Amino acid sequence: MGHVINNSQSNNYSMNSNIIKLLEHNDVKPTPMRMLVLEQMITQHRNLSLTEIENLLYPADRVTIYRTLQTFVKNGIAHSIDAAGSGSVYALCPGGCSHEAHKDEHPHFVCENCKKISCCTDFVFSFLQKPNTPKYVIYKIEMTIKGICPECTAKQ
Amino acid sequence: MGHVINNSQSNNYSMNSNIIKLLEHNDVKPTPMRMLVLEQMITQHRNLSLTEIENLLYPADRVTIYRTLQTFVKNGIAHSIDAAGSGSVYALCPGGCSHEAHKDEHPHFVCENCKKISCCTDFVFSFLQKPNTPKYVIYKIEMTIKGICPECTAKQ
DNA sequence: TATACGAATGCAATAGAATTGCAATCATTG
DNA sequence: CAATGATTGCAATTCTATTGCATTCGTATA
Repeated sequence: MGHVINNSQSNNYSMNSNIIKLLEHNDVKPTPMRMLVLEQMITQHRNLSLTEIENLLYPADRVTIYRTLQTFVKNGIAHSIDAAGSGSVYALCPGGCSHEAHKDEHPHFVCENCKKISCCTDFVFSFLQKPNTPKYVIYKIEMTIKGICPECTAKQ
Repeated sequence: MGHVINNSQSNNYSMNSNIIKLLEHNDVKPTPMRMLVLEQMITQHRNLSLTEIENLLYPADRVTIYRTLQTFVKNGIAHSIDAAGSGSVYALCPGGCSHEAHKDEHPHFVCENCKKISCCTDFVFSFLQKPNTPKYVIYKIEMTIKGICPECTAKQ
């Protein structure tokens, strides 16, 4: 998918340039709203919920952000993570995310204290046995670990 | 209230007797409402959502069922399954479920067609590596597989 | 037996996320 | 410039989860 994002020292020019490239690569027209949402997802370095993005972009309209995220998911720019009982967050698709079935099959850790949802690729799961009956059609797999994150543990 | 539904082959006497035992064994007073909810969970042979139980027990009060289920969870009779983005269902705890931390760490399959949530113990997961940093405090793990179940696949 | 108290229940209401409908605006093309 | 489709903003709805409160029920006790 070839998006190269420089979210540290980059100036606005190259940042916007990268954002536009990423959108156009995925057949999404780079409108101001979409660029703003994508910029937040890139610069915040973490999974964001609709409400978090809404707050970051206040007073932008919530429903517009909602539909923008739907567009991102549909076009393979982001995927949504349904953290069991803890709402949804959105994450940028990694480069290798295939356009049709972009998945994110590592567990996610939901901190019940700070509510943040982080990817924990270091918690390695594996299928001993992928479902072998052809009758189950699998769209998506969600793995959610709930507890207290290291940051919150440290503060207590 | 007081409609007692017997949809299994057992007679009411032994069924009720077992239900009362199960409740009392877990320090829950066997009230009519609690017996009805528990009876449904036993006889339906599947995970039930609050709404499903509400419909089965119509016109019983939804909030009462809600609080009954909370009591069951608190007292180790049932556990709740948060199926990522697909609502919650309740399942009876197996015998070995420890009272304090009754868990249900096998994947659950959510059919996006019929919406039913079933346990799939035959889809074997394993931790290659349980999180080895002591800083993560883990309360609960949810694994949700979304797709189309064999029944719905067969109908299409 | 009458009373008192806590548990359980039923109803009303709220909170919050997800979702839809629709009208106004914007961008592009003929 | 007009027409068309995409995008946006606002209002409103739906659905689940949750709380508050008054009433009822069950039981222990005066």
